[in-house]
Amino acid sequence: MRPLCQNQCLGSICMAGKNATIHDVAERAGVSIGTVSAVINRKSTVSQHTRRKVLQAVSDLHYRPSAAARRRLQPTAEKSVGLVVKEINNPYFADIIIGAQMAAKERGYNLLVTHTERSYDLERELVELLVAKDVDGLIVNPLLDDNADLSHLFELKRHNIPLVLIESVRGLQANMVDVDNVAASKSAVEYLIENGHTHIAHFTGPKYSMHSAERVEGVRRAFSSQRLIFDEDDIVPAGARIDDGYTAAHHYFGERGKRPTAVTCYNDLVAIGVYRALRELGLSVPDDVSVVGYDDIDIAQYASVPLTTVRVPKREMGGRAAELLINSIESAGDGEYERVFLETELVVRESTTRVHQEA
Amino acid sequence: MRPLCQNQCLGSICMAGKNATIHDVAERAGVSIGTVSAVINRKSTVSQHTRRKVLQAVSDLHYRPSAAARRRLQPTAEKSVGLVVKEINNPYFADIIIGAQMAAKERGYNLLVTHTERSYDLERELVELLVAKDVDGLIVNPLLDDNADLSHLFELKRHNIPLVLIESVRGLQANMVDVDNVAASKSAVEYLIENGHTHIAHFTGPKYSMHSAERVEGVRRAFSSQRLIFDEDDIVPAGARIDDGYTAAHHYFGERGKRPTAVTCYNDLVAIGVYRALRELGLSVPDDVSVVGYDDIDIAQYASVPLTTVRVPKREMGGRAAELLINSIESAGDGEYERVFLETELVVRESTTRVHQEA
DNA sequence: GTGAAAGCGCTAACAA
DNA sequence: TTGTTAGCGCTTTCAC
Repeated sequence: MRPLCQNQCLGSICMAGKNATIHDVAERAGVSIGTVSAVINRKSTVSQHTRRKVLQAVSDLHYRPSAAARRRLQPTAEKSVGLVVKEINNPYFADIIIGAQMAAKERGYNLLVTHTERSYDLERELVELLVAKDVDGLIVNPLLDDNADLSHLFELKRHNIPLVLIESVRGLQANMVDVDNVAASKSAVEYLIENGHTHIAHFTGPKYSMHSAERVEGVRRAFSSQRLIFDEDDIVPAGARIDDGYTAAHHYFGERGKRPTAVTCYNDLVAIGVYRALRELGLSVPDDVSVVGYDDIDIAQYASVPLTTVRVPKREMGGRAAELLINSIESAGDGEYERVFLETELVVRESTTRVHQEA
Repeated sequence: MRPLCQNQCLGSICMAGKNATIHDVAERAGVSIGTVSAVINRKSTVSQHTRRKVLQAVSDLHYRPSAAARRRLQPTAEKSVGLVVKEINNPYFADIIIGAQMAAKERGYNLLVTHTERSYDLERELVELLVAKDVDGLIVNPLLDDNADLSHLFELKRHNIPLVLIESVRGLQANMVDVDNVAASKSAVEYLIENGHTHIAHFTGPKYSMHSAERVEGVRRAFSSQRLIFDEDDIVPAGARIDDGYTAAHHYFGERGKRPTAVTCYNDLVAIGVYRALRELGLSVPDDVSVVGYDDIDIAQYASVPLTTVRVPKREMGGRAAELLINSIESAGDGEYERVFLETELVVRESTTRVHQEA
């Protein structure tokens, strides 16, 4: 009772919404579906003549076997986990990806990576895509949005799909791996204060980043615990990328003429951008301005002035996230949620110095 | 004729190889599979009591609906393409990914990224994984290996899965997007020669990279066309990363005491590594040594000495690859293979200078 | 409200 | 060598 051809093909362009199925091919080739299947799977039981007819039909119809359907019977189904990060062009995430990949591989899983590029809708869409692709679990680095609809994340629970968060989300109970950003940021600033700095600016990250909010909070706490006054103007919106730091620093040091003795940055990329702006303004690091980064990405130690920064164990974060996830997958995750906080470390290089006494 | 429970569950740990199916849940809850399906899909036709029983069984059995099976009927199947790159922690690839992602998105497709991290086996495995995940097409940045078994790539043809290559592979006919590396590398060296340099070294990329081989070839041609002698010792094996450049340069300039007036590098990362080694050896860029990179990644212009480099249109490459692929998907790809070569440009910044006449 | 049954695209026996 | 058929795990009518 099947129509002759489900698709309406016009020349080489297939007009149909539906793709050709094995039935269509069988029909066009005038053979049974079993035979088509045999050809597709390179069984040696098919005659040259029949094979040729089938291949012709396959090609005419642009037939593609549905991977979903064929996989079912092969219990060899590869294990995989999905990873959703915010930015792909950031060495910080590259390391997280590598850490996750290695740990997953170790356990026999492969990693599928997607990036949301700051779009909240995309985050939702990609999570759904990964679920549709039947990954065994998900690691998500969520966008921060106070009005956010978290339903795509809650949906995972309903489907019993294990989830590990990198960076926390308000209002969602889940496994998580992160560092204590407030504490790390606070101690970086305290280090500067101990070295005589009293006027310190902080270049913040993107609005959508929980980490950025936490790091700002750390700066605030460092000041208040040292009883120093703190000017809101010295919280400077920058972003996550090199040129964000560059632009923000030019504006801050140039147009607004501010002259703190030290600057802490959302991340190392921003710090590198700040470097260039300072160089262009004739200010030297660290003699005129001390600069502190965050993350300790590879290039931090390769900068003209090796960068003092907060080292985040990026690979370990990715690795732990993958392990947590896979444990959760394999134990069918009825345990409590785990929240893992990894250690950071202030790596002092040459971009910071004790403040000159002349003040 | 089904056994009572396909799985043997012990406490909370599921010992079975097979996962629970909708049948298992139905059985445990004492209802039909239709009812279970209704609960999973939040139909409002189920009584509180039944729903509760089902949910309990779902939870007991750690049941997860198979996405593959459920997707079949929903023709809303999201469109997606897979991307396989060699290294994820390289800004070059980050830009390619972003370009591909944007172009794909534009056409209604999402991108699934994987990285092979220099492993040939992994490349094969990931291609197979992506096919199993039913992506509509694949963009692959292949590892170079002369003994390589390309069957995983040929397999794609048999399954009518469109493929676009970034970087060519010997012996494989397929769509491709690339730049002319030989020409670009040649003209970079020629630029140096025009500026009086006669002793030039080249720091090569990884062995698995076709691009690296092509760039070396470009250097050779520049020399021979200028009738300059060329010492094989000045082809220095480095790699693709910052520390590869650093290590190689230390070895070359330090231990072996070579002193060319200019260096061209496989990529910008290597160049940045070379910068640091030169700095540590007390050599200045460009006064003692001119340095040329390749790719023009973001940090190139942010380096202490802004880097002269060959600009590769990375985003455009990713974008064109995605477009080619999607055209091929939607036209069911019976056209000829397309090979697209994009333009490069030598961007002269401050890391190169005319050679001092003192020689 | 719930169950039975058909069908999705495919593979793997097993007949013919 | 080829065709037929019984599933795979799920959703969706359509009776009961």
